[in-house]
Amino acid sequence: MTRPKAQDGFGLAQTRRTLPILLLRAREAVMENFRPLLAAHDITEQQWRVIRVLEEVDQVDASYLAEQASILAPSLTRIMRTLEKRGFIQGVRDEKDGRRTLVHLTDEGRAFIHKIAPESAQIYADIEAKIGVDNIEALLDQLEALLVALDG
Amino acid sequence: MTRPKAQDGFGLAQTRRTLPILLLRAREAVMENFRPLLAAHDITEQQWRVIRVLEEVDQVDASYLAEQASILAPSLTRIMRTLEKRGFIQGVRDEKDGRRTLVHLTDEGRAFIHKIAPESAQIYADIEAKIGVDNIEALLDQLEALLVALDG
DNA sequence: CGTGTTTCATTAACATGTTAAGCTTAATTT
DNA sequence: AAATTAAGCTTAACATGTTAATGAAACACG
Repeated sequence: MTRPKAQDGFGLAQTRRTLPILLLRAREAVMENFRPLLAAHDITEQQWRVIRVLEEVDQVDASYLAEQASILAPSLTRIMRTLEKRGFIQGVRDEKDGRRTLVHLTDEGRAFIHKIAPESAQIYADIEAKIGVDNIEALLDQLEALLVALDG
Repeated sequence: MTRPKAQDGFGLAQTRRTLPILLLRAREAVMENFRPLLAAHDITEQQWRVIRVLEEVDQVDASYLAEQASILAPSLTRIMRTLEKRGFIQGVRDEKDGRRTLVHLTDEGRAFIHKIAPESAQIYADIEAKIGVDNIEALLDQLEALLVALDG
């Protein structure tokens, strides 16, 4: 065994080297780079995720949107209210299925995301430069493998 | 290039394959396994992190505790209030530095964590079995490397 | 010694996470 | 078709995330 397993006396791994903590910290470290940009444009991380997903898919129902943006339904309800007030998105009742809400980006919303996209892409490029594109790709592959192993 | 970079027309990567989203989803997938246990004992994920850190270090000031548990100071203030009401922790003013609060686990808190530890360890072992210990170790290494690359 | 600055913690205000309950509309059953 | 069940979304209630402001204690230093 190349690396002894850091544990205390009763079976729990040291918190500093566990999946939950390290996944949380890694995400924090990444997001820290985006926060100034998002704050400068008065938008939250979750709101940004929502409009980015909408930019990719045109029009979708709220459930699919929530799933893609990794946001729970109750949160999405509130976020959509905020984004709709701001004029970035619009939700319309599905004619074919009265339970569903179809959501799409407005022109204003599309303009907003296109305005910010270059800076966001640049920040991501800087992160790639610091970590190394190959390392990131390997990491993304492993994360996807983890998802398959745990969900499937 | 072995894998084409999935992008839209204006520089942003597809949200489904980005660090922020995949780190978030991976963490979700992992935590889902612990939620039933935590709920059964009426404790939140963050509260659990706090008492686990305390179990490892005996007595520390609130700032260090917050850092170790990856919880922001304002959240920790509220969490400590909850855990103190429940009798699991105790906070005392530092005599040498009146600004600091020293926190330690009570006997009851220690008993609580030792009661739950075996189940928690078993859940983590099940996750290791599904993903593979070697894969997890590799992933943890990469996450730590990412933290070094972004923080340092 | 006193003033200005920094540090630690709390409070405030708003956004989101999380679970459970409720409401409306579809689909299913009989 | 009426009753039942399921699906999609919203509300409610509480916990935490997040930033800014505040208060108190320690520090720096002229």
